Amino acid sequence: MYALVDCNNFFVSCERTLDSSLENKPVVVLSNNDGCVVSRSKEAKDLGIPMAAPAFKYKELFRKYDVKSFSAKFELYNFKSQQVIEIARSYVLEYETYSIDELFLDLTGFKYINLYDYCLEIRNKIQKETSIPVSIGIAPTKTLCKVANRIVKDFPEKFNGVYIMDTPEKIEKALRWLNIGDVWGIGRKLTAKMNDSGVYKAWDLLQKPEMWVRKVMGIHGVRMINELKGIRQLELDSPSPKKSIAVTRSFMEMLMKKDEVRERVETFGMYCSERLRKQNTCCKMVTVFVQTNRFRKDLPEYRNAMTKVLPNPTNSSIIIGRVVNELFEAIFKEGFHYKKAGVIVNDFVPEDQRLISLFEEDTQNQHLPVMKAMDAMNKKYGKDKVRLGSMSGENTFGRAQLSPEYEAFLKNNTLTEANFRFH
DNA sequence: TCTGGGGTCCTAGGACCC
DNA sequence: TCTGGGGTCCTAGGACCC
Repeated sequence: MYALVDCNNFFVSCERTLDSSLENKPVVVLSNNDGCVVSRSKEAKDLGIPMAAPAFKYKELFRKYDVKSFSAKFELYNFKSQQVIEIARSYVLEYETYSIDELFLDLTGFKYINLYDYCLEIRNKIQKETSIPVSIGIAPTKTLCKVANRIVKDFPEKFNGVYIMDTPEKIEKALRWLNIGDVWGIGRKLTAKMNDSGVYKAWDLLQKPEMWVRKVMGIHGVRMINELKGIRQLELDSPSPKKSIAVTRSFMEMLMKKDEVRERVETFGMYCSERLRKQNTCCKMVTVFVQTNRFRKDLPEYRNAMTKVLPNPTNSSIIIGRVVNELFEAIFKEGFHYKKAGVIVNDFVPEDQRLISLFEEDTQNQHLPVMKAMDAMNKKYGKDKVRLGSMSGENTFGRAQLSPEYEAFLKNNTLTEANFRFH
C-alpha cells in the first residue's frame, strides 16, 4: 500500500501559521503581480472563487466578504513544506516528494500494524508540530491514493483526515462516484472526449475495451486503467535532478519596444544560467519565447518560440546571453503588444564538461593563457588532479571577464595556483 | 486598467545518414 | 510509373500535473 499525504490549501495554511486570526475566515493567496488566485481557504472556495481566478474580477467580492488576500511568499512555503516532509518521511523507509504540498509514502511491508491508526498519528504529529493540516489517502496504487485523498477532502466529518481504500468494494464504490475528469491524469481535453463517448465516471472507463483506451489516451491510458484496478504501474520515484529550468514572466504592462522586451528576455537568460550554476550543470538547449496578451482579442495576436541546440554545453551567462539574443532576434516582430516572455534551458550535463566547451567557443583566444596554464598544472600535478577554480566569485568563466581580477589576469597572462582546485 | 509560473511526458514528422 | 528499411537527431505541438 501507498499513502498520499496532501497539505490542505497549502499556501493559505502557511499564511495561517503566521496569523492565527485567519482561521475560519476566507483567505486567498495570489500569484506574481497579484494576478491570479493560486490558493484558497475552504471559506473562500465556498464563496465561489475558482482556482486560478484573475484577482481583478473578484476585487468586489473580496471587499464584500472581507476576504484576506496575500501575495505569495515562496520562501515561507518551501520552509513549511520541508517541515512537513521531514515528519512524514520519518515514519517510512521509502517516500517520494511529489510537489511542494504532496508526498507519497511507501507502506509496503507494514503488515502487522494498523495503517489507518499509523497514518492518523502522522497526520496529528504534522498538525501539532507545523500547524499545517493534511489529508492522507491510503490505497494500493498512486492513482487510487489520489482518489482516496479526494474522498477525505470531500467528506471531512466522516473521515477525520485519513481514508484507507483497501478492498475491491471500497474501490468500486469510489470509482462509481468519481467523475472521470477528477481522475489523476485526465485533463480538460480528455474529459470532453470521454464524455462524448459516454464515459462520465471513473468506473465507466474501466468498462471500455483496452484497445479503445490505448487509442484515445495512448500508453498513458493503459497504465491508468490498471492503476484504477489496483494493479501497480507507477513506482515511487526517488528525487531526480531537474530536467529543465524555465524563467517566464508576464509583464505588468504591454511592451512594444524591441529593446524593452530584449532587456527582460536577457534577464531571464541570466537567471537561467545562475540556476544552472547553482546545481552544477550545463545545458545543451536554449529556448526563447515571446507572446502577446491572449486575452486582448481587440489586438493582433502573435506568439513564437525558437530553440537552439548548443554546439557545447554551457552555463555561462555570456554564452547563454548571446544565444538568447540570437533567438530573440529571430522571433521578435515589430508592431505587437508583448505581454509575456520566457527562457527555458534543458538537456543538462554535469558541469565538468563545461570548460572544454568554453575553450571551443573561444573565438578571440581570450582563454588561451588559461589553457596554457592548465597544461602546465596538469604536467606538474598530473592530469585530472587539477581543476580551475572560480576567478571572480562567480562560478564560471563566462562572467569572469567582468571582474577586475580577470582583466588583470588577461593583461599579465599569469595564473596563480590559487586559481586552481585540487581533487 | 488588471488574467501565474513552474514542470513532465508523449507523438508525429522532417532531415539526414547508411 | 515503380520508389527499401533502418536508425538518429531535432522540432513542434499537445496533453497533463501542481
